Amino acid sequence: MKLTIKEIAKKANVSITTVSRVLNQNKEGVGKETRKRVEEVIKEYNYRPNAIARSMITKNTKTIGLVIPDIRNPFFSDLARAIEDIANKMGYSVFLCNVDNQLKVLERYLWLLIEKNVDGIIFSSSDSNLNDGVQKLLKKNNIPVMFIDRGDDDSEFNGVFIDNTEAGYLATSHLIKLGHKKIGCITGPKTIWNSNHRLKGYKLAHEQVGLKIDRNLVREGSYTMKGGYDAAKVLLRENKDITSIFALNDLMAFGVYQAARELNILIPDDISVVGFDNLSYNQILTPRLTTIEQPIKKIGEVSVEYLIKQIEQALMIEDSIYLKTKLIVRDSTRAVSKD
Amino acid sequence: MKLTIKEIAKKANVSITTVSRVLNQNKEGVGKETRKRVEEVIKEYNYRPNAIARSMITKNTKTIGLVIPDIRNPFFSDLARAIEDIANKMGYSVFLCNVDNQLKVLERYLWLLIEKNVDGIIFSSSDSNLNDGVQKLLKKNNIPVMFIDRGDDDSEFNGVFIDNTEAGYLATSHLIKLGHKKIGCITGPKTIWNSNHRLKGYKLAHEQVGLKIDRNLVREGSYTMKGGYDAAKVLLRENKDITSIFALNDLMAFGVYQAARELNILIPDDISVVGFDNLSYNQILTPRLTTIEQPIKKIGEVSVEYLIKQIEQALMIEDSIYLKTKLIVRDSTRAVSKD
DNA sequence: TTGTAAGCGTTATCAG
DNA sequence: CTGATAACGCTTACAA
Repeated sequence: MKLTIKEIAKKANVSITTVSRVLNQNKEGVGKETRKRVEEVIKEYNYRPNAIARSMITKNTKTIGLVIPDIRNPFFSDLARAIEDIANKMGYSVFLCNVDNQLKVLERYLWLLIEKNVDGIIFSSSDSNLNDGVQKLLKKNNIPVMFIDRGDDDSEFNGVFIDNTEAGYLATSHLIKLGHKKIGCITGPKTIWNSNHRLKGYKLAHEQVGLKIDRNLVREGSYTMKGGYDAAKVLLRENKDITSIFALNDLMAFGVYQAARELNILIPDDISVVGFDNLSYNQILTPRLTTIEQPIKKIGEVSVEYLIKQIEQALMIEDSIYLKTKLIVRDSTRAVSKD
Repeated sequence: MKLTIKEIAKKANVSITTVSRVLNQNKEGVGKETRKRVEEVIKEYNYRPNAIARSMITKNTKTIGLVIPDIRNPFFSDLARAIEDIANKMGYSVFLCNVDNQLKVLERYLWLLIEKNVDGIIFSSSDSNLNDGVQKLLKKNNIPVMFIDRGDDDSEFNGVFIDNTEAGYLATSHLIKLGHKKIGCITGPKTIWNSNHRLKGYKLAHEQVGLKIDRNLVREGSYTMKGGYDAAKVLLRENKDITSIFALNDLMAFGVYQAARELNILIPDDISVVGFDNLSYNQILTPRLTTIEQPIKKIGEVSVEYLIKQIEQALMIEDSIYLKTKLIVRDSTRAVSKD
């Protein structure tokens, strides 16, 4: 059915070794005449070597696994695109794995990736709940892994992240400088590392200026539009004196916009809003959202580069890499009116 | 390094054949005692068979390729998620391939997928320009393919789509019924099948009521937010009497919103807008967008099911499948004021 | 420069 | 019920 190296060899009147040689080495080892003949046959029959068979002996599949919570989250689709692009450029294909932060699903996928002999894994779903078993599994199977976006304070694996605490601090300070004293905060799930760190930054900014943190102003929002919406509704309803909200990702900020609209609360007149991520869909928001910009593309690229370094040169990175974030001030925040 | 069937066999004091048997057949062929012993060893050492080696002989990889223009487009990330979910449920992994409608990239990927011996391909990037070569390539390599979303009028391959003409007709008729006579249309790239069909529906609706189509009211918009924005700017500037715009996807409708905002044109007071796709991000649009709903999840599921049927039972579907769409009327359209 | 042959980790065939 | 052994399509010593 499908052409094999054997048949090509026969057609070119050489051994399969010779065919293999012209397939793999570009320079030496094959006579000029022979090479030409073989190349012609290959071209004529449009022969492609079977990567599976090759993997059997080379022990690498030129394949990596990408494990994320959900590709529909634009943060992750941006990330996936960057990762896929650079991986492909470096000769790797990527398996997409959506795991939704579900341990069962995650484990299933990990086993699958191990069975399929991926050369490495880029991993962004570390929920502190499920991290432990997963890390052991990965470690035991001795498979290169890069964590991204969502890490773990005491992980043995490295990755590429941003300084979430700093970024959370930055965003909150911006609001404080504008005179806000009642700053709501909508967090991601409590089990997610980066949410906790962003919240830490929020607290730090308060402490630094001696502002007390009102427990009622902090609500969990699940990192989804709906979660942001629900949390904002409660926040706005139960805290009449609230003047601003810091949503720990843009998706939830979208939800805040929806809630505000329904409650006839104006942004930024009645309430200031800060997001986190700087997703491209922010463009359609009115007013334009003040947010923290993450270098998503860069995170993807760097993680793949280091993963492949790890794979091909057995070169581990010493420490995790932290990329820079930036506060982007737009129209959703303004100084609190003094009255 | 990694455990093999051979070592498991030795540890359990049986032949590799026996191990293979307990690995694959759940019922018969192995004695109760033996089976138990083997299973224990497998469990103890956490052994997983090497899928690559298995593929060598079974001739299937339990892997499919997903070829799309860009995962960052929320339409495609929704689709990808649905496809990945159901594929995984059916035991398949998916390779993500972003091809951006670029022939060179597409061909590279196709070769890669062929080399990696994917069992089938789900394909959504058929640009009429590049279709021909691709189809031959696929045909020659005798690999099951399902087209989705973007088809081709004279393709030999089948797929799962929607009736774009009908949907375009539906949307346009809605506007016409509201009294609109100057209806702008922002299309996707001219080479894309579904855009052409949606436009056909737009024209049909006009013809049916004897409305002339003003050539200036139709502009190409590249299916992106930016494309919609640019086209809307021109459309709104050059046609002072325009009362509505039909954007052939939601992403471009987002752009229309932006353009309108900048030009201080109110939706729906000054201009009605209809989109296409019903993306979940529509929720953050003010006013809420009237649009055509596509059964994205269903498209993904059906395509995978049929692809796998094709793979496992060599069962080709006779004809392409067309799923139902629905017009969802929200707040971005209103009757044209008579003055 | 070229070819022979071993082997990668499985499954499948065929005996026992 | 169990086990040798031959594939699968390639790469890689090692020989010629």
